[in-house]
Amino acid sequence: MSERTLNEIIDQRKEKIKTLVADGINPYPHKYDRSHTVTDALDQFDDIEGKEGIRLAGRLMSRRVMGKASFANIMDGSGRIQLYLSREELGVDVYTMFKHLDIGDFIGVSGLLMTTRTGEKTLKVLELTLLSKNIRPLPNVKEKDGQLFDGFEDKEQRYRKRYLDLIVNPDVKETFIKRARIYKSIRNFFDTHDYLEVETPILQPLYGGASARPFKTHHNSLDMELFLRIADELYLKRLIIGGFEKVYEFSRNFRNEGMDRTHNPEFTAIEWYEAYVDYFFLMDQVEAIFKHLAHDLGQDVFEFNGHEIDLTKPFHRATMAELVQQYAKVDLSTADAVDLLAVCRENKIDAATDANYGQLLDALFDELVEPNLIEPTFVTEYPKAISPLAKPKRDSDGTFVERFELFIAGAEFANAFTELNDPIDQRERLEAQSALRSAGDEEAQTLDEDFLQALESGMPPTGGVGMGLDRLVMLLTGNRSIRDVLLFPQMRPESKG
RNA sequence: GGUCGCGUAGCUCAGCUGGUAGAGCAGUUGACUUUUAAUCAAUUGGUCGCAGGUUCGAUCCCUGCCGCGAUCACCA
Repeated sequence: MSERTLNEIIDQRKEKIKTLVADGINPYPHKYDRSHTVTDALDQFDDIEGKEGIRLAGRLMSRRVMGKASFANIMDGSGRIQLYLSREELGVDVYTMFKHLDIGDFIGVSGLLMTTRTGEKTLKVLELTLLSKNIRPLPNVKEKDGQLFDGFEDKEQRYRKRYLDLIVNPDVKETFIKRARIYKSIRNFFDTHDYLEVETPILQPLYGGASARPFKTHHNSLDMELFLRIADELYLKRLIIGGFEKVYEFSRNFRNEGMDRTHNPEFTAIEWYEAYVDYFFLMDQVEAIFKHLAHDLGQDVFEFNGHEIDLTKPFHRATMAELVQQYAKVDLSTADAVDLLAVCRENKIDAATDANYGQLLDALFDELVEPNLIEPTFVTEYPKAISPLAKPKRDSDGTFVERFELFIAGAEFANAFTELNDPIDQRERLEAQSALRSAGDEEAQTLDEDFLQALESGMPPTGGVGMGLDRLVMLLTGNRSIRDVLLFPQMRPESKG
């Protein structure tokens, strides 16, 4: 649409390139030696003010031409600085070339730092080099005192052309810098606790470790179907079996499900496993990681989903049954599946007539409890029926397993269990899942014979946690959409109607 | 997938109860040696998301489609 107009501008700029080349100017030179980044130069201003030979480079972001003198701003990866250019200092040819530059061009500038009449630290330019000519106009954003005018705000365009979003919307850059700091902080936590960072297959012959529909692909040489992993759990357990006692992996997972504000087809989770520990240990550890993150980010309180969350306060703990009893107002000491189904119906909660006790309890929890869990809360003791990889609760009748999920602001942040290491029990449970699949439940887990054989070789008592990283970044950066914390979120292809 | 909303110049937006479009910035040309959303003057630029329908006439009303957003459903 309106390609013609845009093409006119592009054609004009291509003409400019021809003119430059005719004048002996290379519009795309190979390098430029900087003496400072913009921010370094500004930080060291007092020491280097007035010295010649300060060499900066960056993208031209604005320009104010006043006859024989001009001001401009360039931006590099560290920040922005104002330039002062005069015909007298630069000479007619270079000054004229400057006047014909476009916003979006990269330039190298050499000169000296000075302060303007209005007190702004500025580079007086003595030499100017074109570093890369822009031919496609950038979104036109004006900026004053950090405030943006006429911004680049179309969400669709921002996601599709993230590079433009990053150029003109500084807070977007901040989000992804923070994301990297969060990763670094988590790595640091595990590395200092003697965990081994590992990589396991993304292409898997069978998918497991979670309940979700997979993406399928095909390997030509082997002529076999492969799946993109939905989780790395079963491979990390194989490593525990193999003798690594503490492992973690940042796992890009792929789930062939719906997309919305909190779901992207590919997302990142971190999973970690440690031999000889149980879920009580893991709860303390997860809480420690959140406090470690808050410390590293230098922030205690985070605003998320309209709530203020203080991560330094102790996290709550309650069993799923206690919470359902409290919020659904049902006496679980006497209630059976029939009673729970009745409560579901009373609350207009969708539940299959043949759903079992565990599934019904989970349904009630999802609907009536989850949205109320604002303060960080560990929910413990999940029904075995919905936890095929978790170990039954010790000293109990086996209805519940040793599992917890962490909820903050009504959203789930971590899922962990004392891992099931009884190979006979595990086989039975996966066979039951397999039966559910045969009955049409596409999200029931697969029976991974190789994994079961691994378990039969013996896995020590083990605790494991999975934590969604994207959601964590949303919490810690105050973003309400997963697309705002993914550099390149999945989008539908653009088409012309 | 359901419901609601949105889609007009490169960007941000106007456009009345239907009469085939405007502004600011960006671009182009000119003026200007301390500006900073620079200013001043002139000027280029549009298949109004796409396709149908109603109408003498549609950016506007109707239907379908495409894309985005919100929400619900689904989703360890």
